[in-house]
Amino acid sequence: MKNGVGVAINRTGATIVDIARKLGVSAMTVSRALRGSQEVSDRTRRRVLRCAEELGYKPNRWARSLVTRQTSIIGVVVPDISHSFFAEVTRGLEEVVSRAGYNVLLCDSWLDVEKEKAEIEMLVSSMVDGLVIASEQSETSPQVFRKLKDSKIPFVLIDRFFPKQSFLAVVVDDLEVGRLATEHLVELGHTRIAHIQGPPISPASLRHRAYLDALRRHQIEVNRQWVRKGRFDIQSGREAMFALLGTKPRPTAVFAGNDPMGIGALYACREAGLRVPADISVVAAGNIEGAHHPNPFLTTIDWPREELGRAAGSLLLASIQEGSDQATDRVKKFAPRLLVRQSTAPPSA
Amino acid sequence: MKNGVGVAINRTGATIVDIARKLGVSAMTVSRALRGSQEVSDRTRRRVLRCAEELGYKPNRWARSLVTRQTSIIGVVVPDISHSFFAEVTRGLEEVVSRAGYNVLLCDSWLDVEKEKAEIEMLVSSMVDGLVIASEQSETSPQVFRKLKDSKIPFVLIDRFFPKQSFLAVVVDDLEVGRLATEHLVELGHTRIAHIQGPPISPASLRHRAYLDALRRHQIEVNRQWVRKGRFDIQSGREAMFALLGTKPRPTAVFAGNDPMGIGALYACREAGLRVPADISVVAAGNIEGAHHPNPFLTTIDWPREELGRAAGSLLLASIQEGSDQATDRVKKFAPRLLVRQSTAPPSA
DNA sequence: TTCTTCACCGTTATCGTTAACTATTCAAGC
DNA sequence: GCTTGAATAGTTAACGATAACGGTGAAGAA
Repeated sequence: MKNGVGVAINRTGATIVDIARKLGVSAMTVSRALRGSQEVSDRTRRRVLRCAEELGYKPNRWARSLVTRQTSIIGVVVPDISHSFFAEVTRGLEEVVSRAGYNVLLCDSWLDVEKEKAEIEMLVSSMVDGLVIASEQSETSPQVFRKLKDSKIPFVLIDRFFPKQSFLAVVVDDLEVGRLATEHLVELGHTRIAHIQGPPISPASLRHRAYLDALRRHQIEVNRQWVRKGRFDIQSGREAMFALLGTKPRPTAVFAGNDPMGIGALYACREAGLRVPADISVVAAGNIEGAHHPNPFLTTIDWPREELGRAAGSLLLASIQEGSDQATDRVKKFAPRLLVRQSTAPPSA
Repeated sequence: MKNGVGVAINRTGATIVDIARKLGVSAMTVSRALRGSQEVSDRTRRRVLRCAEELGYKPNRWARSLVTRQTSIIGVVVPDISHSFFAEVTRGLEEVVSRAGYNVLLCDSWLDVEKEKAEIEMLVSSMVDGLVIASEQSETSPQVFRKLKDSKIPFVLIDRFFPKQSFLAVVVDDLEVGRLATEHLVELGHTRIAHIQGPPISPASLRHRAYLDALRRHQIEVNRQWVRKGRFDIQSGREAMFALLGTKPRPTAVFAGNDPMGIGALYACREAGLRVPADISVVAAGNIEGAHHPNPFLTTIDWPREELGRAAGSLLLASIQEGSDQATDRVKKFAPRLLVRQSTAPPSA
């Protein structure tokens, strides 16, 4: 009879029926009282609340989900949670949605497009109330997201922009990223400026476009030899840099599409016996942990990451409340800023 | 009538009853067929499977949970998912459990003990099938976990060790961390060896203990002035280092309890005009991203992080299958290794 | 023939909760 | 006294699935 009193952690706890029986009322009344409905008297509500407390009652969220068709769960799909960008975005997101009573079901797609697709379908069939997707899908497929839109589950994309599609999204202003980086080099006096481009996803493409735009705007020669492709990792940045060092004339400055490639570029320079920034300047983008103290400190472009996650959360919550079809066109764009450190300087001579 | 055919993504899809009606069988038969029970004829099973396919049927996992009392969800609680250690552990964990058909419900406690407790309770009352907890709880409370154990939900602790408690856990061998770091300095010839200790959680305590043990084993003076407390962040490492530099005689080498504090120590040395490693050696622990290229590259202790997560997943899955009470005493310990880089050298003169 | 057994499938109840409707009470208004 | 209508509470039927048990028919054993 002293069962359950004071037990906060309890798997198969009391149900509303238990409370109802003990109080001699119906389960419906208990349900109403617990949800704070106006249709129960204050006296009854107090009795129910007190009894629930005594029995250590915790509502069964799945039973509730079954009938309300809401789960209070937000599905999150990222290509790699161990990447600081996604980890920080996820953190900001979790902060916002958990405050609103939602939980995060996390899926790591391991950069695998098939796994990503399976995870999205799983989340949909799990009836999550909303989705946040940092997709690894490159140019292939707005169609996946169009299909998702048909399911009427609100979703927000992270850092992917599909022209002509009206998806909710939170993105970095990547044109501005490219502009800031390139113009920083231009302002230092460089005219032979190379670019290490990332894989075919929107951030990389936009940064590349802004690089070209900036050069043209300043009437600086665009040399196709000075654009090399990388895969957003250190190794490919190193390789691309070696390729650039083999061109002649060789560039005096490089804009690397992200920090790992920038670090790879620094490695290549060191191996080639070049001093940074005396012989060559390097600017990258991302401000990853560790870019504070490479040798030399990498000049880079920064943007708020947890803030992106928080914005994604807010956007999603708003979309959930408004009932799916409203606000269906909003893209929240975040401004990057330049962090001048030690890997850039005016050209020598 | 052509409703649903070929629609892969669909929130309110067909139910087993729909399939049953269409085929003129009972819902039970459909349920059995879909689960691959032996109690249906091959012919019926094929018809059901085919029809399910056509209707784009996806089982409602919450309805199933309600009756099976299993959710296929693993709850994960970390103090800070944006910290690379927890992010990588989570990744390894997700890999293992998702392969077994489980999903990860992620909670970030934001280093807040109260939030952490609330999250654990929420997860328990959500009837997750298992829990993985990287607790921020310091010396306060094995009791939280004892209570959790009463709930019969299997759980695994990450990198926290409670002496005399039999919890499942996956830990770094922190005594070995402390030993490797300290003996590395001893072997270089140092005798004036300081330690920047972390907050009162088991990794920090164990590293500290191993530091003391190693000194005694080598008959090296233990100077209480040379042990300072930090908070596992850069700033506190910097402050602790300044304090150490103020002692006399002053130490020729420092073992920082983790990498951020080690980086803080490097900053302090630079500000004090000391050269590392010429004037003073620094070894840390953690091998965080960015410790590859501080200036100078930080000598540190490394351990496998995703591997820890995978081990936690395996341990948890095993515990779930065995039915809670088995294997209730296992702690899986991972060996660290020394990464000698550029911040340590023999003492000068 | 009759009984047993097995393969297959259906019925009913249940998991814990809420939606939608139905009752009851009591006070106000005619 | 009768109607009206809040306020409060109860009843019934879902939500979508599975557990437990019951039934049926055919093959084989007695």
